[in-house]
Amino acid sequence: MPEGNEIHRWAARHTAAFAGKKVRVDAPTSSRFEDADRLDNKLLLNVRAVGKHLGYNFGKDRILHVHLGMYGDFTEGTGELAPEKGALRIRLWNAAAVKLGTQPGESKRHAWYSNDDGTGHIAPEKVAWVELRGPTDCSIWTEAKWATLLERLGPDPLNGDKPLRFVEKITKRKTPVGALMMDQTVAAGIGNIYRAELLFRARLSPFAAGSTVPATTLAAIWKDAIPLMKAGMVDRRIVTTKPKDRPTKKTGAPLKEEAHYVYRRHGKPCLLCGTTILTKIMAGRNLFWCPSCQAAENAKD
DNA sequence: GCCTTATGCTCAC
DNA sequence: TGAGCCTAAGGCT
Repeated sequence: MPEGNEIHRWAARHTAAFAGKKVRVDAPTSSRFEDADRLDNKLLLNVRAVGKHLGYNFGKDRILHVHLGMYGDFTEGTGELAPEKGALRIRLWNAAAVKLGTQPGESKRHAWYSNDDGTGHIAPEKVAWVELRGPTDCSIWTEAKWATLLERLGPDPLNGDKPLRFVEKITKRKTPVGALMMDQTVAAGIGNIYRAELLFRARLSPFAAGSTVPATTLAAIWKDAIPLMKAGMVDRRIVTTKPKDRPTKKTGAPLKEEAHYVYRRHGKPCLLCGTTILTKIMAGRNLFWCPSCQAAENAKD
């Protein structure tokens, strides 16, 4: 269940593991991915990421497009290939690093990040195989189709894009800013956690019409998003609270219950003012906000 | 075990 | 606006 931070993280790891190498690709015949043969044993040139989309570039107008959707995820490992356990699993592996025909390896989901101390972490260049399950899309795209995607998506904080288009797209609309933040044509890669947390950190009401939000506030949100999302790439964990705002004042990796200001904290007191955090569906997803810190009147013209 | 929920998105109405 | 996609985890009983 990824936002842009995880997608870019996978792109970086899979680049380190597979780019410039001959990659084996397979998928069960029962899966929806029929084209594994077109990529199997081909040289992977590079891996792209934009917003929540991944593109594995095999050259010759063959880009394996992966979108994880709500449920998709990767498992990764070293050495022996994990056994297939379901119909929809698609596997990529380094032709040179993985020996087949040995005892099946054990697929330990997320073994490399199971503890905050990094126990079990696999250095990206040591990854020999990845297994993909449950993606919304896994299909071979042409460069033209990828270009269409880039045209549609808004700027991506993790791709060095400037905030100008983000600011313009929001200030032109009367739609609540909390809904616009989820729109991938406004900003690519921001999802439900970052929406809630970025708005809180800016003390901005999610209900403020886009046109009423000062450009300086939006530019500040963009500037805030970049390091926050980069941090989420490192440890695959979204942390948005500042140590001084945590009840324990703990620095470094925070407790689970003090990693966010508002996301999934409805019914609990605001970490800053004690007001009860509220929730409501906006843009089809559960929005969380502090009605006091993010009062509508905070949004100035 | 069962039920709910989830960092996403598309399509039909 | 709601259903559907599809998978796993967590909180219950």
